[in-house]
Amino acid sequence: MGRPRTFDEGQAVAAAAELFAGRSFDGTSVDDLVTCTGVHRGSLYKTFGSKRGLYLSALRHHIDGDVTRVAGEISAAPPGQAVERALAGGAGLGFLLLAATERAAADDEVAAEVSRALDVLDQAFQKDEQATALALGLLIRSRADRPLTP
Amino acid sequence: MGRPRTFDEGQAVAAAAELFAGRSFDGTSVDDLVTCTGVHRGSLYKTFGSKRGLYLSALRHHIDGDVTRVAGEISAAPPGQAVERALAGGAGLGFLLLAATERAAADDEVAAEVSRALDVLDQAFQKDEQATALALGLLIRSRADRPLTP
DNA sequence: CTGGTTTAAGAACGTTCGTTCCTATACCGT
DNA sequence: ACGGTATAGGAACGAACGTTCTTAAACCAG
Repeated sequence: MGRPRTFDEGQAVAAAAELFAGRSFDGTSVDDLVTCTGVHRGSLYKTFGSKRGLYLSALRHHIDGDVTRVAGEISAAPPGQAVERALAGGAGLGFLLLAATERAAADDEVAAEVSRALDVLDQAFQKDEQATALALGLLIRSRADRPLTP
Repeated sequence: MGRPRTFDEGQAVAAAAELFAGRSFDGTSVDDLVTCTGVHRGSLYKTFGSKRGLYLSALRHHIDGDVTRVAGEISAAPPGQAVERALAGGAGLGFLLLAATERAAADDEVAAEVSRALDVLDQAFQKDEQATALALGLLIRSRADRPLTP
């Protein structure tokens, strides 16, 4: 059935998600993605169709993985400490943050995924949507290198 | 004294800030900036040095204008309603949000300005840094078209 | 009016972008 | 062993990018 792949699609998507967590969509080039995933350009386009296709795959992977995992930690936290738990694991939520602030407005499909991710977090916070917002805001602060002074 | 300018530098900076509030740095082209500011390419480079120079000028303008204004509204709000006030005027804080999430990590000077803006907001919230975080988080939600369901 | 200086206007620069194409290679079922 | 098929490996594409250069125009001081 043809020459076998030398890359794992899941690993490639995960590597792309890691890259997209640190830079904007337009700030991340296909060359960057080729280098960090190790997937050849042709194979990348064959598999994901476009840079945007890979971005969407990576975002979905991020939500189904990192975001869902953090949501689990939040749900398991004793009441009143959920936000702290979110922050502790929240270092892995950078991609969602970037997708929400930078890409959602320009891409409806991204906006839909962001909305889904926020649903997941809201559920974990028992529908306390302010808690989700607070967690995201604190995440921004930590990213901007201005963490809380406790 | 040479040929007179046909553009107002302050107006150009404000127009650039409006553009940068909606798209990432790399997602905003110099052509876009030339079109929206009405300033010729050559004059733009003569005045601001580079695209990044204009970005920094616009960010400082945003902080000294919009962010400071919102901070004033927060300070003037009755206790307990400060966050609501921040949200009401917060529609104009998109540039700060984008700078913090998308650009600060890649540009130290941007990070310094973001830090300054957070200081301004923290002061307005009487050093309640969680309130600043909550306001930013709620702003993300409203941007992602998922405002609170009150 | 003239010379000097600054901007307007736009062409042009080399580079990088996202994407496509071509060919060699490695596996499959028969 | 062989034909079919899917990938690896790069070269190549036109378009767009940020930036610079050149020339014409508009002002001021003398």
